[in-house]
Amino acid sequence: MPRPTTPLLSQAGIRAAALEIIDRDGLDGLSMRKLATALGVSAPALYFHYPTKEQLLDDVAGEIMEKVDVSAFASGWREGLLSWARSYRAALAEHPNIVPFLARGPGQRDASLRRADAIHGGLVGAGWPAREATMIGASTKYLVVGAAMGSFSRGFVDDVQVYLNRYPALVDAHRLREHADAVDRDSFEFALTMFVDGLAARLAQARQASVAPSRDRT
Amino acid sequence: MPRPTTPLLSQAGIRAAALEIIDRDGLDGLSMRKLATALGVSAPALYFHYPTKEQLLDDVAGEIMEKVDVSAFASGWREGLLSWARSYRAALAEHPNIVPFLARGPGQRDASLRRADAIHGGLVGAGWPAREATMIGASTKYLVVGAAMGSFSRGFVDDVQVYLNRYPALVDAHRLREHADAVDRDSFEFALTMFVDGLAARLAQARQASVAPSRDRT
DNA sequence: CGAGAAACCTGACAGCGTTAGTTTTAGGAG
DNA sequence: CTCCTAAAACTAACGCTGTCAGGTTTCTCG
Repeated sequence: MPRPTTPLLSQAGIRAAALEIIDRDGLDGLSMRKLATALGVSAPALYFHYPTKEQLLDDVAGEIMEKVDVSAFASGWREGLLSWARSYRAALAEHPNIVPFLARGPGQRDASLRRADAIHGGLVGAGWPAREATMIGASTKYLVVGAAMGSFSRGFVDDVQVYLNRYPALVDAHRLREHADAVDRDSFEFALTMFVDGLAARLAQARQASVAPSRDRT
Repeated sequence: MPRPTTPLLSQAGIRAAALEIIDRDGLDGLSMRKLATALGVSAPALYFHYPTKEQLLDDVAGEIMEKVDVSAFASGWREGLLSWARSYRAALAEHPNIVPFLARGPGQRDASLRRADAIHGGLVGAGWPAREATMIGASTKYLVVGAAMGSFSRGFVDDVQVYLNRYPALVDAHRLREHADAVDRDSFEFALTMFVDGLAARLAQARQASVAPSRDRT
C-alpha cells in the first residue's frame, strides 16, 4: 500500500521522533529502522525526506540550537555573554545525548554563522578588539561544550572505601554522585563567573592604559 | 597456521595500531577488521587480547592521559592548575580524533582518580575550600575538553571569513588550517588566563574578608 | 484522461562488533 | 621423551547497521 492518501512522514515529524529516541536510548540507540518503526513506516521511507542519517542529526542539532539566545548583547557585553552561555548550556543539558554528535560534523550551518556574527558584533560594539572578541566567543563555547560533555561529577564511583584508602583528598567526592547535576550546574556557573570577572578586569585595565598610555611601573 | 611460534599480538601493539588508525582515519575509521588487517591478523584474534572494542578504546584513551601532568601543584595552585590544563590540552590536541570518545566514558579508571585526587589535594592545600576546589577542577576540565573538541572547525568560523577577505589569494586549506589551529590555541590560553585571573581575585578577596570580616563598604 | 512525479513498499548489499568452534603450537608434568 | 592442557591464532557465521534499487500505488497537473 505505497503512496498513502495523506503523507505519513514529514521532516519535522521525523526530527521529533528521532530526538525522542535519542533522549530515551542515547545516540547509539537511534537506528534508522527503529526510527522508522516508531513512525509506523519502513526504514528506506525516511530517505525520501532525509538523504542521510547525518543530515537528519544535523537538523535535529540545529533545532536544539534554535533555543540559544544571542539577543542580550543590547544590554551590554556582560549580559549578552552570560545570557548566551546560559541558554546555550541549557539547550545542551536538555538533550545531553546529542552532544557527542556535535563533536563531529562541520556544522557550520547558516544559523550557526548568524549567531557567531551576533556575538562577535555584540562584543566589538562594546569595545572589545576584534581579535579578542573572537577569542572570547571561542572561550565561552569551550566552557559550554566542555560542561555539556564533561559531566565531571559522573566520573566518580560510589564506593567510599576506594577513596578512604587510596585517594585521601577525595573522601567527600563520593557524595558528588548524588547531586551530580547540581554540581555540574554550579561548576559551570562558577567557571562562567570567574571567566567574565577576568574579562571585566582586563577590559578595565585596557581602558585605563589607553587613557594614560605607556607608563609602566608607576 | 594458528598459534604461531612467537605471539603476533600484544595489548601495547594493538593499542599503538589502533591509535594510528584513529589519528589517520578518524574514530569512525577504526574497525576491528581494519585494525586486524593492519596487524596482519584476523579480526577475532583481537578479542583474545581485548574483550571489546570499547575496552580497547578505553585503554588507548588512558595511555594518552598518561602524559597529563599534575605534579606542579607543589609550586602553587596557580602553577599546578596551569600546568595541568596545558598538558591536558596538549595531550588531547595531539590526538583530536579520540576526543569524541571521551565524551562517553566516565573515565573512572584508577589513573584518572589518582589525577583527580592530586588536583583536589593541591587546591585545598593552597587554601581553597573543598567545594570550590571541586568546581575549579570541573571548570578547568570543561575548558580543556571544550577546547579539544575543536571549536574552530565546529563553530566560530567568522574569523575564517575575515581571513579569506583579507587574503583572497590564499584560499589554501593548509594555511587556513594553520590559522585555525593558532586561533584555537590562543583562545584556549586566553580563556585559561581569564579564568585563573578571576580565581586569583576571588581568593585574594576571600582572604581579605577573613582578616577583616563583615565589613562591607569601607 | 493520461503522464509523471510523489511517497511509500520489499529485498538486498556491504560492513560492523562479536561469538562459536576448530586448529596448531608452546610449555610444563610424569 | 611423551602427553596434556592452555594459548593464540584461524574460518564461519549471526544479527545489526546505513543505504541503494526497483516495484507499486496514488496524487497532481496539463
